[in-house]
Amino acid sequence: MFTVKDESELALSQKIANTLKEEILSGKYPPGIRIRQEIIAEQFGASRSPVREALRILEADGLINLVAHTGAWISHLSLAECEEMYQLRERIEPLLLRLSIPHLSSSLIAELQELVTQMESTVDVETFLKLDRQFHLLTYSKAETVLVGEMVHRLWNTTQHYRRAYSQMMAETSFKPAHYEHHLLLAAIKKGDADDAERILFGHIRRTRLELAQHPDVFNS
Amino acid sequence: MFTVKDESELALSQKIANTLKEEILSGKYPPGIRIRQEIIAEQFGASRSPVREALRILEADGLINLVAHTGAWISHLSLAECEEMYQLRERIEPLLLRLSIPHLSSSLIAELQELVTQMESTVDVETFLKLDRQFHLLTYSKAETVLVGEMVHRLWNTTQHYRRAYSQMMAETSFKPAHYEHHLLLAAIKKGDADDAERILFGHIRRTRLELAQHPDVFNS
DNA sequence: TAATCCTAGATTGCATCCAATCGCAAGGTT
DNA sequence: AACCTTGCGATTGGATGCAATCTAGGATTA
Repeated sequence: MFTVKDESELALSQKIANTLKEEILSGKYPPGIRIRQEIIAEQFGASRSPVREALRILEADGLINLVAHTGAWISHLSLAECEEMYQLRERIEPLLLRLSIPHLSSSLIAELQELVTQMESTVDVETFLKLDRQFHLLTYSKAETVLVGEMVHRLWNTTQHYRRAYSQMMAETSFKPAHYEHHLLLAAIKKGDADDAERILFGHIRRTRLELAQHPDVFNS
Repeated sequence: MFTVKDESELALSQKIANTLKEEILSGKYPPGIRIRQEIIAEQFGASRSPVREALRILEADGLINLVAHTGAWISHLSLAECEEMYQLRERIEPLLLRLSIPHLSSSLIAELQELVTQMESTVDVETFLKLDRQFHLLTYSKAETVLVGEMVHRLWNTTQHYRRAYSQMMAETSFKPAHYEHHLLLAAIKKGDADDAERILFGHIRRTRLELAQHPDVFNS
């Protein structure tokens, strides 16, 4: 998984979809905003045909909503939907981790250790977000799956905005619990203890869900 | 969930996608076969534009695979991929069931009872398949979710072919374990015992996965 | 004044045409 | 004989034009 074809040999619609995806995840297009086909086409110097297919792809990724004859909007989750996605993550990500753990090399584990250290030493929210994403997805990277991996990626994508809002909020208090859990997770991974790793990861995601549920104001913007 | 717009007001691409989906699930197009845009367009009396968008939708549903400049094929799963999907189902469907149980009315539970009875009294594989699908999806039907429900539907869709092959195979031996599990599941649902229902459902799906894994010949056609 | 209807502009959906790419078979080379 | 190359037919991808539909604003009426 995570293997991508050389960009140059991809269809234009796929390239547009990839670029748009990054832009959406980076926060360039905030949730709820409308997307017009012609404007996107103009930006890429293309016609609307590949843009329309790109929008279909993004819809499948859960990043936008399409309504016939009306348009496309950046998805925005309600608190209830966000909790739903976190509950999904609680169930699926431990499975993906279990499937990955047996194939993690010692050099990769060293990378994980490095990421944990870097996360503890940063105060910048964007940096933390990026490192956190790298850390978790790296723990999953050796799972020999297609579907589960894709599904987890999708879940991370669609909750990205809210993870950002949550992190900015928590930055004022503390990331300590997250750091502790990362240490525990890494220890379980080092031991190759999949059961323990599953439990810790479940708790990690669940804690985030419960904290997010206590700050519904994040979803009013 | 399960609410669909009036067909007549849907975009043509969506209508084509819906029809094709049913045809694929019914077995009209077997796994691995190729789909040519022009032929589909001809069948619907439309141009290739909406067909191409329909194919994107089906790809998102996991029913077909698209390769740039090459074509579209009906998805076919390897044994490993099928096991992966079943492992996903083991984790997700119990969650969906949990979210649905509190909202199940007594009349709906009576329907479930009726389906269990009908399943026991049929010997026809296609009928059993249909009833089994109805039964399980009905137990999920009151979950107030969007994403989890969609995901489960997708999993059922993509494994449909193999559930059929499995059922035809098992028909010669016995469906008894499945029937026992259905009874247990129904009892737990009647009691409103979500924990127990989750456990039984997990075991139900897991047993199927393990039995399927013992018949890899299903995947060589 | 507020609600409703209606028209104009904008935007999406679909059809058609042309270009790009792929697969396969025939021919040539080693 | 096996392998590589090349060219043609088939198929998909993209651009453009037009039709269908939606949204917004103003005029009309109760």
